[in-house]
Amino acid sequence: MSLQITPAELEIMKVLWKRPRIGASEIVDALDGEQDWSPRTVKTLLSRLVEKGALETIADGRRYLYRPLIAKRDYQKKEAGQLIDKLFGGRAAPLVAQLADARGLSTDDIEELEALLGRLKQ
Amino acid sequence: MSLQITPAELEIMKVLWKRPRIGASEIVDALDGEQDWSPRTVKTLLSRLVEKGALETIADGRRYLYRPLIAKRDYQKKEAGQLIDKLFGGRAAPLVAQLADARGLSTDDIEELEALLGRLKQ
DNA sequence: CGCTATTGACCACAACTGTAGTCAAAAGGT
DNA sequence: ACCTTTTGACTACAGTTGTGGTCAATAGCG
Repeated sequence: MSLQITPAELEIMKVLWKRPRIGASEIVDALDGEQDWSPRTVKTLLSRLVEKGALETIADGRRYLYRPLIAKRDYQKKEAGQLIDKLFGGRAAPLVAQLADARGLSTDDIEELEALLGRLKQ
Repeated sequence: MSLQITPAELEIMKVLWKRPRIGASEIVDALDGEQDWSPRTVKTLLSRLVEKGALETIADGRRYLYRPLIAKRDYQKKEAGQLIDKLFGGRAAPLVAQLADARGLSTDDIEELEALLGRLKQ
């Protein structure tokens, strides 16, 4: 199951990762200001995500609540892994180097990374 | 110019980043074993990349040589930046944490990253 | 010198994506 | 008990992507 989530669909997933078990209208509201989509569009994206197995529906009277079936963390991992495989020869270090170059790491970032590396080394 | 390069097109770009200024048949050869594409498919991808401004053609008798107009490094930067904006709230550290979790960083990776961080801290 | 193979130009076509419309059932207001 | 609104099901439709075919010019082989 490759479970391809498109960019538009991802916006829906992000809303549901923050607030699982909400209905379509709440999602439309949550996206207001973010995306300029008609409620129809949101509904289509929801249907496609259900079809793909990324969401499940929970009957709630005359409507559905939606709940993510894949965790944000897992999705992040998959995407990060795909990127380094695709473009960085499978190595993380060059990716970080590019990020540092592209947008600069803040002092906080650097400290956080050092702490992370310290933990990994033990 | 958003310059959207699709996954299939990226395979072509990767060949040309390694060996700029080669013709379509060399690209087909270079992809042999990697991708199972007919020469027609490769040609279509090349045309699309030229159309998109990612490659330029250099006349060479009855055929073209192709040369990248965007650098691998720039593309890597853009993709890495897009990923962290899209999924990691624009911060690099969480991405690295996910990578460490997803596939484990090798001792070499860790050392390389520490050296990198050391340089950034100067 | 004529034939086959290469090459670019153009075309095809289904699946996937973004974006949304129509329709009918149901649910709640008055 | 109606009318309006919400919601899900189904449909639409153009643009992109993956994959490759046709055709005509040309260029090297024999």
